[in-house]
Amino acid sequence: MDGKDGFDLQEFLPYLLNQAAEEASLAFQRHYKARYGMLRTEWRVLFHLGIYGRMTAGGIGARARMHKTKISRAVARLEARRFLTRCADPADRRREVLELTPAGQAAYRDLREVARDYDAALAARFDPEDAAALRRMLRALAGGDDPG
Amino acid sequence: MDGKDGFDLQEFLPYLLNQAAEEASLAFQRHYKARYGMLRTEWRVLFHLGIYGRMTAGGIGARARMHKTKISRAVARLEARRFLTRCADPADRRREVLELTPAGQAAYRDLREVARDYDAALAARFDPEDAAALRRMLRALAGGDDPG
DNA sequence: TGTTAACGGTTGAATTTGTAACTAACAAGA
DNA sequence: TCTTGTTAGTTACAAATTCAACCGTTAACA
Repeated sequence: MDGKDGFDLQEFLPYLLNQAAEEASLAFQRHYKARYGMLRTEWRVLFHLGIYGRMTAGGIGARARMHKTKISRAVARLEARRFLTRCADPADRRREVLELTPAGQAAYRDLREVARDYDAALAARFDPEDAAALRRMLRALAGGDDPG
Repeated sequence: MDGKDGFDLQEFLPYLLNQAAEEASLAFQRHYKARYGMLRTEWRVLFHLGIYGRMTAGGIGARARMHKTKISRAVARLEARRFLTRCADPADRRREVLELTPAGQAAYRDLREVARDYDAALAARFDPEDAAALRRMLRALAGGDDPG
């Protein structure tokens, strides 16, 4: 399906990655949007806190590579919905330690199961070793080593 | 690096796909943004017309899975920069056939070479058969068969 | 024909994101 | 102490995207 000039957009990795990412995100989005009215930035923050426990906004940003304004707004919305609490760090009062409330933890656990099922469904489209190779290559493309 | 509860966000395919797509897009964006001040929607339209020749906005939308308002605005901007012309289809005056101007074709050919180089650089990170498998899996994940 | 529905595309308002400037708190050196 | 610089986070404003309503044209069909 390449064009008359021999360049095939459907094979161009950045394009292909975007199409695949959008498709995969959309299906998952239906869940967190329908159940909790969340945005993409919000479930990311929720998952970071659910997985790693107490973290600061900066810590989430470093791990998720999200700009701090996105996180600031996502945190504000999650706080308004009583999904998390903020607590100034007494050792450095610039920092705010974030933590999920019980309601936030419940939402996280719920969505985590959805995520597990969905991820399994996606991976099941391929041979196990292919799926593993896919994850490995995506990690390589995502670049920047884990800042943990 | 998974959390205390055993869910590893860094392995979750929708998340991983987004991280990889964002990273790959960003590097390519630097080129079309710096050289032509284009947005993502604009280079996509440009490439579709460069590759497939004359197309309508609807045709591009079907192929690229972009919403028609995005295309409408991208086309308007590309037209303002004299990169394409519109021409009402006499057989159906609702439709507008789009076509690159010589300037648009030059921009396309320029960016096409950048894209080729960049794609090759990305693929070179993996064994050839792995890169091919990656593309195949991404196509599968992108779903929706080519509406050509 | 006349009426109604569907299609291709545009526009305006609301939402979301990006960019830059900003506040407040800490840190280092004179 | 008094700068000066840096970091954590917020806010204001501009740019981009989404959503819904819209216009003109074509199709379906009584």
